[in-house]
Amino acid sequence: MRVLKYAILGLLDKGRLSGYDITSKFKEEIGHFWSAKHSQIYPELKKLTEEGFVEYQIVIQGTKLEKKVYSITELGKTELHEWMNQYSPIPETQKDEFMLKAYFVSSMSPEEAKQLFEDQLEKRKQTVVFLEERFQEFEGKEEPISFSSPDFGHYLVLSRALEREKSYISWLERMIKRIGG
Amino acid sequence: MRVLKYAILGLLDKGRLSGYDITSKFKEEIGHFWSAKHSQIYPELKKLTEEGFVEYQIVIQGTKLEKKVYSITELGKTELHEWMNQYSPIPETQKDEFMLKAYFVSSMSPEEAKQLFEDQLEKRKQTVVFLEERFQEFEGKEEPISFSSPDFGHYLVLSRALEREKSYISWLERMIKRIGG
DNA sequence: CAGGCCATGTAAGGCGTTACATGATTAC
DNA sequence: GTAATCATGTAACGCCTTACATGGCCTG
Repeated sequence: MRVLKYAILGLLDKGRLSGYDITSKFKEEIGHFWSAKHSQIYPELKKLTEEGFVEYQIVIQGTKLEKKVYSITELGKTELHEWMNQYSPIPETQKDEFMLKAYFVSSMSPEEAKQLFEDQLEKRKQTVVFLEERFQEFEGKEEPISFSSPDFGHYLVLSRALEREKSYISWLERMIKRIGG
Repeated sequence: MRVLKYAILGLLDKGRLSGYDITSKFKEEIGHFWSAKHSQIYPELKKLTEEGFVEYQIVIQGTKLEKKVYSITELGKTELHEWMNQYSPIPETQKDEFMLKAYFVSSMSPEEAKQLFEDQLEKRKQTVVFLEERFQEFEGKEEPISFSSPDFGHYLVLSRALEREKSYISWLERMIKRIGG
């Protein structure tokens, strides 16, 4: 599948980036849905260069520090576009360790179960606070953001991340009531 | 982390199972949130046996076929319980290839984007149809299912899977309107 | 001048999938 | 008898994380 390959191509299609920059991007909004460590990114960039999907220029930062600034090639753009237009099946499994514990809830007392669920609720609520702050950026506008905006992708991931958490919270709250405990 | 270890211990805590049975379980309801292939399960069972968390008896199926039926040991129960009561942080990244594409939507025409989103919507709707069928089992009852029911874990995963899909669908529908196309 | 950040790489090991390999049982 | 399912294992390979390793830059 090599999804990281396409993640990098997609990021470079938005603009020129170093390996370090790509690492940083995965700590920002897209990190809610895909990420990788620098130890995986640098070898992948090397491979993509060999394959001709990206190329780089060395830029000197300060007086000595060498930085490789990557850009996507025409070949890379074609490759990215092909992947973007290829509809893949929804994976049957979306791993969630908390839900695995939930499935085994009968091995716990109601008190323990309640605490487990309350902890998860608390953490999800904190995430929502953080996400809602970021989301402000898009809410204040007179004109709602449109497809043609360069920030539309950013809007999509933030709004989805928010909705995902809110749905989780609403479910947790209903289930906590059922547990009693 | 060794989550598969705990997944297997949790399943065996509900009852005696062969490696094949465990593989089957991961194709059923818990498979929405955790799964593994038999090629990963058999070595893990071997390791868990060596560690003393599980033990097995050989059962003859038919006249020749040897089956290893595993059960959890007291040591295994302690280990499981420890994991169940250990609250872990929510992983920052919950990988979703479709959302990665969504983030790169500006590399597409509105028509292409709309088709990508419509395809995703269609697939998620099909999942909901399937999940709702399974969920019938719990809806018809006079008494709503309670924590003490042995099926409560089953109920939790099904209701969460359903809600997760419904939330995704509602978001997709709103975003499709925004795309226009 | 020190601490945090920028910047790039490699190595070891665990996790996970696909493929290879084999054979028995059951239901039609 | 034959196809689907039951049943268990190993091998190869790719993905991913943690740790090892190094050094420059910038701000206070």
